[in-house]
Amino acid sequence: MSDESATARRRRKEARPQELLDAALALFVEKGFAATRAEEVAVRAGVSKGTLYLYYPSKEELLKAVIAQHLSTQVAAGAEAVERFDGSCAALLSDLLARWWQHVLESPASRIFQLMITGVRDFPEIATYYRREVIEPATQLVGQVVQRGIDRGEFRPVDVPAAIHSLVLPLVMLCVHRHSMGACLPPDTVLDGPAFIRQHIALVLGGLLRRDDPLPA
Amino acid sequence: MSDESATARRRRKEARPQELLDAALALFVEKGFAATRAEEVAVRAGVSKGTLYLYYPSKEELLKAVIAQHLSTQVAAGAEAVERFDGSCAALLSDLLARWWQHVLESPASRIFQLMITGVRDFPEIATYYRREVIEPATQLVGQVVQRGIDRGEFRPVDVPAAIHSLVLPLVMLCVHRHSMGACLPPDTVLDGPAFIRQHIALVLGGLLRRDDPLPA
Amino acid sequence: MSDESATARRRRKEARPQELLDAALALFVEKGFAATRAEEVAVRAGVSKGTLYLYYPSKEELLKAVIAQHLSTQVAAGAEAVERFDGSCAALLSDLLARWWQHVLESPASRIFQLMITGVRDFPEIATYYRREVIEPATQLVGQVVQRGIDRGEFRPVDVPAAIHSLVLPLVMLCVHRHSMGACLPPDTVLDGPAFIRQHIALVLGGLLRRDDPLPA
Amino acid sequence: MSDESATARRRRKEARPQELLDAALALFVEKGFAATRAEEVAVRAGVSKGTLYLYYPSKEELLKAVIAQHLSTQVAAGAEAVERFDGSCAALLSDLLARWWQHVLESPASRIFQLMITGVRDFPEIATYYRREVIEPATQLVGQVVQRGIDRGEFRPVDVPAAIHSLVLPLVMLCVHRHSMGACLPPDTVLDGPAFIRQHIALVLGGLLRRDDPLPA
DNA sequence: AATGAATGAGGGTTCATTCAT
DNA sequence: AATGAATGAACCCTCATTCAT
Repeated sequence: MSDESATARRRRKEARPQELLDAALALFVEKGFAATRAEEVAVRAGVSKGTLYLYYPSKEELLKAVIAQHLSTQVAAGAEAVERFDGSCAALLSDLLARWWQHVLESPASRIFQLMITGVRDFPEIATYYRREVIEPATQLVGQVVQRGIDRGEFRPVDVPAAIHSLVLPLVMLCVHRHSMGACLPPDTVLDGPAFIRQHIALVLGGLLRRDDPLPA
Repeated sequence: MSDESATARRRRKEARPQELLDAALALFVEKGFAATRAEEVAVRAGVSKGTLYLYYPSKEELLKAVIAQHLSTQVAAGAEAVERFDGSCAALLSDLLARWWQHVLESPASRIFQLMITGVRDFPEIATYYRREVIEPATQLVGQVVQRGIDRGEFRPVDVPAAIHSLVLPLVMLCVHRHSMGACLPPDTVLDGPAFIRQHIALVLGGLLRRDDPLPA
Repeated sequence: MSDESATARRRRKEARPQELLDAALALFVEKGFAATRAEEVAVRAGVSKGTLYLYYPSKEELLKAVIAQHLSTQVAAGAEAVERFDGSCAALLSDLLARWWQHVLESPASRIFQLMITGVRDFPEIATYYRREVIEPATQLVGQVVQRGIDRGEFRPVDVPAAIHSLVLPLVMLCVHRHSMGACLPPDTVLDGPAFIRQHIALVLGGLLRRDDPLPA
Repeated sequence: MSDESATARRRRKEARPQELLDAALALFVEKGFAATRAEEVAVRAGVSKGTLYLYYPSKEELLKAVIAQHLSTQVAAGAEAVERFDGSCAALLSDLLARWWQHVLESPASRIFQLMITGVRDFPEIATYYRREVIEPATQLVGQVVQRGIDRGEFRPVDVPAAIHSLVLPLVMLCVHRHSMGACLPPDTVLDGPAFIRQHIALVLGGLLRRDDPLPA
């Protein structure tokens, strides 16, 4: 009996950090960082205010942990997809970006982007982390496909870094916009995410492909 | 003599709002809205805390005024340029976007974009204002040129709203990025603004133009 | 011409204090002392904030002046009435109190009582003034009539000061109540002033008169 | 041991609201509501500013709680006395009022009346509360005894509501006066409370009793 | 490990009063 | 005498963090 409760307790203890992160994510996403009070996070996680500080030394650290967790997981999947894919680079790029962003847009990660952008200035370590864990791998991934397309003669010999940004930034901005300005607009005026993603990719691919090649379906 | 003084005084009074806006802009740009104390703004403008409240009824209204001033002026110039221009739509679009964003990027307006996006959620009126005064006119302007290009057979019959976003969002994001993540990166790793602007426009124009037309210089 | 305007100006200057007192009275009556801003008084009097301070050195002094003016005038009339009257003491008392309080209740003086009671603690000089100018003369007047009634065998030999208070305090309280609690009640639940005054006087006179005398009409 | 401490702590927590109310009462009584700073109340209660706000959400709510506590308890006792009493209505009324007001006059409740009257305009909810919890029950109680006296032929058929006011308002006013004007007068000139209460009651009872009945002792 | 009562620094805002013009 | 722009002291309240239990 005391064994069982000791185990249960240990399990609970081990689960605590994750429960707190989940609570924090939910509240940060809903109300923003500044407007979320430390106690609210604790209550949502089913513990007391003091306990929160047992696991995270400050509200800032909590934000950093939330961001870290949610952005780290996003990149690996993409890398794998690139590995496996054997069609045209245009199709790969299209697939890669569409899948990824559709997913991000539907998940809390999209608000996390916005929180990042809202908050990094105050927490420069986050920027470093984010750069290393997210921006660089993702940039490299997309750059790799673009470069491969150029090498194969599929794409025109464009400036690769600029192409990456032209491809990716509107999608980032779509996320950010949705959670800042978009949150203040009547719902029907907000950009249709999936449609925009498709059209955007098509348009930029149009600029990327050699002029005499056909556009991919 | 008393006339002279009275005049000087009136001039001072008339200059106050602008002096306060300038001080606020500088501090908001430097430290962000939340981290800037009302009194700091006043001191920077060379007046006392009370005087600030003589001209702006709250810190929030001050932010709104800063935003209003810096964003409102940006749109008119563009409209005029479109009016005057008589070359190809591609050249017009290219010129329009390049000029505008190069200018924005060099001015505090770029940080203002970022403040907007950071802060609108807390001040929904700003969103309304911004939408009416900036987004809608600018969107319409770009849309008009894209549509004209399609009508003239210069551009492919793309989805106009999506094209607008593909053209503009990366430029918005460039601004935002520079003042959030970019502010935390070593200077040499930050995207070269003017170069990116040119390349981005070229790339998207490539997707916009009929495939059998030559790209503009 | 310059003569005329000099005269007009002097007239205006002489009228200023009264104009300011009137404005202050109106606002204090309407909003209370604390809630009335110095500038409001000035504006209502048609002058600037600075001018107010030219005539009264502080907001407190202004209140004192308002109270002084409005309470001083109330007593003289009563004294005269007592002088002239030649009927029964009961009739005199009844007439005196009814007339006076009906008048007070309809005038701003009733709110001034309430302001006094609300505010004296903060301005002890007012208490002294009020006591000397209002309470003592009025008390003496009523006491004189009661004593005369006792001397003439019209009233029972009651304790005079207590009788004075029993007669007068409910009427004071009526005023005070009307402007404190009464201001928060639905209008139809507020005590009917004139009726209460009559009934109250009748009731207390009933206690004052010798038991074998008839009540006055 | 830890049990003991926990208990002590809980006791302390449970005692806090009362300690704060006592501190607030003392200070409000001494300096008035507006002149008392929230922090002073906290310090007087031996806690920090923040702790005050842990128990009462605003200074205004604190005042309301003080008023509520001190006025609510006053009425029940009276009702009981009426229930038990079996002598004449005159004696009951006399006993009821004398006991009650003597008590009130000696307790902080008397200043609370004055605070009410000073402050209700700013806090209309207090008026509602006060009316429901104090005025109406007390009015009804006194009215009931007066009516019973009339029904039994002990009293003359007077207007009951007016009689209630004639009986009660001087006593209310006595309280109010003591803490406003009275606080500014030399102590020896202040009305002798208990004596006035007795004489006032005797006088008004004299007006209430049938003219051919003897006055109660 | 967990609690939750207590803390107190911090900042926005108001407004009576002053004083240069 | 009159103005009204400027001042700055005063005060309420919030909330991240601590620590005794």
